[in-house]
Amino acid sequence: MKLPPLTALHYFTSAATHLSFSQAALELHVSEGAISRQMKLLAEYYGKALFQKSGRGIILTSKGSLLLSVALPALEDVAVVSAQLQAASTQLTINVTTSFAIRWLLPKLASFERLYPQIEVQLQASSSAESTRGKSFDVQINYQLQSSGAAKKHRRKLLDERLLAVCAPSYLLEGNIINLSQLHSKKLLLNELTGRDWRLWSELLNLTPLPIERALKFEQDDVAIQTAVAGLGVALANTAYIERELRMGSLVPATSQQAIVVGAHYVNVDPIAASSMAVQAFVDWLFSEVEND
Amino acid sequence: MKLPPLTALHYFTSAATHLSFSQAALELHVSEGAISRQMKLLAEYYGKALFQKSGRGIILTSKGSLLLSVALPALEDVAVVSAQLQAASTQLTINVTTSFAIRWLLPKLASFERLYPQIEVQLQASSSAESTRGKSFDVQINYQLQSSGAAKKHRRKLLDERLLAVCAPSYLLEGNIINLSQLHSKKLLLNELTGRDWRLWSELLNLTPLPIERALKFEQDDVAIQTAVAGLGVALANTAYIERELRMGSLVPATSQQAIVVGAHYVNVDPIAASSMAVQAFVDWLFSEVEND
DNA sequence: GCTATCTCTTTACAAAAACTCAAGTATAGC
DNA sequence: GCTATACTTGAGTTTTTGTAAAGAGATAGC
Repeated sequence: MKLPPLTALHYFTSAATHLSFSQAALELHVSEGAISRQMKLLAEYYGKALFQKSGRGIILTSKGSLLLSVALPALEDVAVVSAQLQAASTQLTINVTTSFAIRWLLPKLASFERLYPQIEVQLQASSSAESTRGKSFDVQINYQLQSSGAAKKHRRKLLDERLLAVCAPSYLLEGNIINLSQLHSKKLLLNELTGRDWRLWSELLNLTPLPIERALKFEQDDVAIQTAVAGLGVALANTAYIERELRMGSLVPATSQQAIVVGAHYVNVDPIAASSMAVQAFVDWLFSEVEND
Repeated sequence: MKLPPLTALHYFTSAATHLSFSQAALELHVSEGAISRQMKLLAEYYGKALFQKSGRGIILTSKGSLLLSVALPALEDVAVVSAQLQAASTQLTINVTTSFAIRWLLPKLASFERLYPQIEVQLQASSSAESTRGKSFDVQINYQLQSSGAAKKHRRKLLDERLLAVCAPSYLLEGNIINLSQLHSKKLLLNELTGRDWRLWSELLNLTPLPIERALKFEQDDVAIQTAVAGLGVALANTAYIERELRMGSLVPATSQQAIVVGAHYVNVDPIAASSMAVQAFVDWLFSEVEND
């Protein structure tokens, strides 16, 4: 299938329907010269004049009308489905870590669905990278330690991971916060089997190694947090995950140490999906939720 | 009318019908990478994947098939008229000087029409530039003094203007050719009212001015040549115009001076018409005729 | 299970196409 | 003749597109 220069053909349909290069230039947001050049290109491609000067303006030659009669409906058809394809962005696939889903996204997601009832959200919460292998998501939110580099087009920092040692008020002896050196004697609640967060946190504070092996270990932040609320020990939690508990007093800072930034959650948008309305709406909503916090 | 990137759409129809980027690359004579990039571009334009990997190959997504179902027929329609427009090159408009037409082109034109009976030649012979003002011709052959520059794409030298002083054999006294210094006493035949050629010629030879005012003046080369054949004087003719007469002996060199190049005939092809089959055939024929001389 | 192979993707760079501004040409109407 | 309108063209710049080569994912055959 041999096709003429298609951009030239597009310009041609505009110039031919207006019978004016300058009008076409206006419509297509390019200079008059651009139209003139493309029309010349097309005429040379065919070896025939498509337009003819008529006084001040132009008229179509017979070849020109023949071409227009086919090219215009053809391109209009394309424009119609194109518009459909661009508009039909009602599905949205999202991948996040389980903890982020439970403690942050799910509680807020109802507000998004209220705003955009027509968008069908498919959420996959996964703790490991394995379960997402081979699959592709419009939006993915993941956690990374180092805040590497500036925000890129398809990767933006959503919120910092600010770790704070917390416990139930009842866990504090006579309401006194725990001295950092006393932490060794407390029951630590691990939100990861490896105790990575506690280890990282204590290293950043230059504490002597904490008794990780004696801690209670959970697979998810949520369970560790619930256990802390129950007054069974000290958890190290992302402040963004325990906003409500802090506000309501069911959790309080266990020590005088303020929250430490150890990493961040990043939003990754699939470049293919980036121009979709649904994706843009969701990402905008995400960041507005962060701002409202 | 908002259209997607049309080249990408073209590549898409090929990739989608073959369900293979590499096949499409072969068909379109570009690299695989080019296809891949254009397909990515198109997917990002729509915000949706058009293809999906399926094992070793690819399959269309639902969006992809929708797009293909419209884009393919649309582009095929365009391809069909395009082919029609390119093929329909049966008309050919030519503009030449009257003398060139009478003495060179017309006698040979029959051979062209025998070769390409389907091509409809419209010849306009004009002596002045005024009659061609505002009109456009596929091919124009004109005369110019200085051979300025090399052959350009749309302007090629057809043949040199080689001026030779000739007369009928009977005009020579006792068969002796005329000495250049004796030309003053001969009857000169001017092929232009101004006598420009004789003047130019005598200047190039450093002759004392010739008695232009006593000469017989004609408007066209042809008449001057016919008059020379009739034995009424000495004409200065383009050798290409009097080939037959020289061969048959009805005209002979009047002096010992060989033909002098004073200019040339150039073929100008309208850039718009240059790609037309008819124009290409005609120009090729023109140059082959020159070579045969 | 390992390797060879097929196919799409990506990166860095090169080539080509398209665009713009501004000056140029042509026509129409006062 | 002068001015306003429109298309054209030249020169330079920007943008797009293409290429080559290395890479990554997946299958098929040994």
